Amino acid sequence: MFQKNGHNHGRCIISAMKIATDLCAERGVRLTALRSHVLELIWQSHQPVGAYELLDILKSERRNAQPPTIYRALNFLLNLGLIHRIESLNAYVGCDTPHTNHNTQFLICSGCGAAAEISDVRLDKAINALAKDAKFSVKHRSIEVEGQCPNCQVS
Amino acid sequence: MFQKNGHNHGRCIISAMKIATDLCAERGVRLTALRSHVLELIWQSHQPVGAYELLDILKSERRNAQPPTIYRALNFLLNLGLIHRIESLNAYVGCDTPHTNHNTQFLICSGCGAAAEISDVRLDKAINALAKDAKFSVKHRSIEVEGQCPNCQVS
DNA sequence: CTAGTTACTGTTATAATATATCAGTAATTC
DNA sequence: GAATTACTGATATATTATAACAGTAACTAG
Repeated sequence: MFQKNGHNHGRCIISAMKIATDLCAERGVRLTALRSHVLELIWQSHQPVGAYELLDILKSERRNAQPPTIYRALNFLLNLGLIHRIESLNAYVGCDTPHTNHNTQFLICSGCGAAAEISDVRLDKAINALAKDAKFSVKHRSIEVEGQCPNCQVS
Repeated sequence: MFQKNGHNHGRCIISAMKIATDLCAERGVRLTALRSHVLELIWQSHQPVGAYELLDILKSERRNAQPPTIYRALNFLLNLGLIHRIESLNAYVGCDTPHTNHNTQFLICSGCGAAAEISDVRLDKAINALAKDAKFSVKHRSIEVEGQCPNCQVS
């Protein structure tokens, strides 16, 4: 769901980082300084952010950062489910429920750019039903809905 | 829905081109030789095809074709709904129902690469419902489901 | 603890997708 | 037939992503 305009975003970041640390410990994989840093950068907002945008910020601290630097970190985080890729934007956004096996959907606001991750069971069931009708075996879903979030709607 | 393996694809092409001609006439826009040609190329199969792949084919006939050549034609066709863009593939596929105001979904086979356009009302309703819950006003949907089509499933 | 191995990062180059801009040509309109 | 609008040509460049190889850090077995 979309965050309220003045929400305490610091908490979102702290929580996300703790979830990531725990998940990596649990899985026995290394959340290196670089990966951790990239994840923090992604979590600076609820707006999906592009790889090169991240790279530019990263460069101000690691001036030798190159595209592979960022893409490796992104792929690591994607594989763990700590971030999602928004296909229609070529951008990346944090996920605060990486542990749950989520068939999620995104509502993307064209006003403020924020993306809300939804996990709607009705929708998921509808997809399963239509796939069954088509005798199609589902592997991956990319459900992205663009429009205006409550904060950005002019009434 | 997915086409059967040995279907008469010539008919798909002829039908699509007629639909396009009619639609352009109705809208008073010009289906120029270039645009018509690009549409035909897209309709050579039910597999979404990339812009540069189209460009390469186009070049064998118009050797001065450049990226803008193909992107202009694609944008024209997209605006009319004669083709769709598959975001998760950066590729384009023909639409045989451009006149209907369609909130469609795509089933994309990772085996053969074919994309089936579905217009499932349950799914559409589910999206409307979840958007309403989130007080989100929907403008555009991108629903892309990847998996195996009936023809490609190993049983 | 140290040699061997695996995982991670640095670095350079390049691939793949898409758009901006200005000039010229064809079609439509008045 | 002149003016306007729409379309195409042509060059340049922006944006997103990956390949490949070298070097370094971390882990693992003995």
